[in-house]
Amino acid sequence: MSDLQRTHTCGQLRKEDAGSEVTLSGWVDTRRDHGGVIFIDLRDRYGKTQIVFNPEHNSEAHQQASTLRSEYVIALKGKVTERPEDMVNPNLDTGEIELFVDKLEILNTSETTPFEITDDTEVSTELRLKYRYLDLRRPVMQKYLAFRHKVCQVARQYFDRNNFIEVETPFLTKSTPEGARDYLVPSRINRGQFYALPQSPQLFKQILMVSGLDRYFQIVKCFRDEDLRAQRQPEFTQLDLEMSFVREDDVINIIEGLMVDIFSKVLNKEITTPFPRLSYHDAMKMYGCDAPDLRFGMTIEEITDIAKKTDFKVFQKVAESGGQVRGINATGCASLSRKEIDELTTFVNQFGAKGLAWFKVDESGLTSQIAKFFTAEEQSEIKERFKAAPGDLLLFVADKESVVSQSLSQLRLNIGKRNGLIPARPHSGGNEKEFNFSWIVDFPLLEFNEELGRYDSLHHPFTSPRQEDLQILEERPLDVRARAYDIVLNGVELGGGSIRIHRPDIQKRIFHLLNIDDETAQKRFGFLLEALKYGAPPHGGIALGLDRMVTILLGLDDIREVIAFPKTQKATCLMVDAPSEVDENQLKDLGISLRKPE
RNA sequence: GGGGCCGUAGCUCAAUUGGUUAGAGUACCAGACUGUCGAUCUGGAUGUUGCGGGUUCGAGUCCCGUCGGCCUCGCCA
Repeated sequence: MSDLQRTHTCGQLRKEDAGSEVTLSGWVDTRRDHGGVIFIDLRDRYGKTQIVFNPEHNSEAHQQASTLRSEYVIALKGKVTERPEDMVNPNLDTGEIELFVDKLEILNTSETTPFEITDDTEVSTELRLKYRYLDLRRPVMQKYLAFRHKVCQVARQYFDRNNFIEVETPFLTKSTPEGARDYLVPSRINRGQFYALPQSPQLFKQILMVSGLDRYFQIVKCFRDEDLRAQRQPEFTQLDLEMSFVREDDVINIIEGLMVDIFSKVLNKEITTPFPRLSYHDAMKMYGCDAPDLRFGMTIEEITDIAKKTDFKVFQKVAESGGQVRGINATGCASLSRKEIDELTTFVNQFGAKGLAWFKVDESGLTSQIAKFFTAEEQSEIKERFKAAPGDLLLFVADKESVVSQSLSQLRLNIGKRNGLIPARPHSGGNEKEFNFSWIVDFPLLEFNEELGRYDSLHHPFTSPRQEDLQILEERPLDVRARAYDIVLNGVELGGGSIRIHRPDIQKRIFHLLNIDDETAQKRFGFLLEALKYGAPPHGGIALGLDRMVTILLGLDDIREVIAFPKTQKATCLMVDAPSEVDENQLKDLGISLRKPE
């Protein structure tokens, strides 16, 4: 190890330290060689300090300094000196001082890095992930990781204050084929058998309630073997909790309190509670999705009734065959060109919409290629319904409900961005961040899976139906409401939870509805059904996507920015090159032989 | 599994309808320079145009395949 042991960090020294002898260590950030005097910005996690090598101060150090290059790791001892007033750098916390070097030690050299270690360079994701250790050297990345750490610390303290106990649950556990695809781990000791990595600790936390833990939380990795998105990684972190003897409001209150705490302690911001609540039904009706962005209006309106009366065949046919016609008012968008509207049409095509009908609103009424199919009354009825004013553009999708909802929900966001209704990201020069929380409640318990011709849980099979809906469980299952709730932030589902079923008879009825027979239920969830027999308390909980939450709080849009070592879209790690092939011997131990792809 | 965008110097990108020796900025290297902080000035080096095949007199450019990255639909109880 070096003779020089640091006494301060690179973000620490101030005017008051002038005159003292200090030792600093860190990376060479930039080098400015004036021949006579050489300046180095020395960087570590805490900041940067300007280092001065002046031949008149110490010629030996100055000579050594000419060999320094970017990312060399050095230690140096010297004298803190106050900078003359006109040489202060206001962009640096340490900008009022600089360090005149007496002794320099090069702890390590560095090859030229594949990209520059600065906050503002644009480098491909591929390179950043391959050289993640260099990427993480960028101050902004360290800021993100520290921010995430702080969120976790605040959460831990909050839960501790509120009597929650952090309990670790197993990673090597049991496959549950419902839901997402499992990551499987072969067992060597039990040949031919597999563990699964948990998609969430759902059943364990319920079991902990049966155990009487009363309040559990965990910040825990979960694994889902599904295709990736900017908002979705195969391994991600949940802030998971479960509580006994609670109703919906108790869980909601705990989470609102947590959010208040995080905002005040991490962002130094006040937020007001309670968060508004919106029923699933209303969310779908007004926004076309169950995680609406409530930072702006532009709600969806339905005109199926008008559509039925018109001479416009497309509308008519859809309206009469059980579909619906709904639309949004893209306020002020009448100026969009034909080409731009065509682009919007292509945009909704990807959600299954066959087309996009539109009207431009002007002083005289509605104009478009299809306006002639609508009588004056129908036109004014439509105008009325959308409170349309001259300059507006009305956009319609006619199809089955799911297609209409999804298309319009996405179209609404698209127009919202176009019209500047969604605030710009702060790092892209935007202004104050806006955070809009809401709860979506009154979810249906089940949905009908057309593909498989059966009912699926909307949430998961352990969600409790409402007590008063139990009597119609078998007769009108789609009308049964769940005791579930989702928390939404700026149009992103942050998390969801529910009051669980705590009685084995009801749990069995749900399994039956889901077409899971006794034998299968026993095989997969027998331990839960068994546990529920022994005095399981009423309980409920929630899980929040930590990666998503941190991403949004930082005003970013890619969760990879807040994950130290994320995967690519093909679920690989470019840095360690995982997944990879394994030795034949390892497979032999596991009793596995690979089937060659055809 | 489907659709789309992309791959050119270490990095970020350019290169007319297919046309001669593939350029710029930056980084890098060398020299100059005692107050810079995106240092400056002068000079220099840098390419299997992801890979394989095809079309063509001629391919960075067109076609097929393949690998990789990104976005997206499906999927994600």
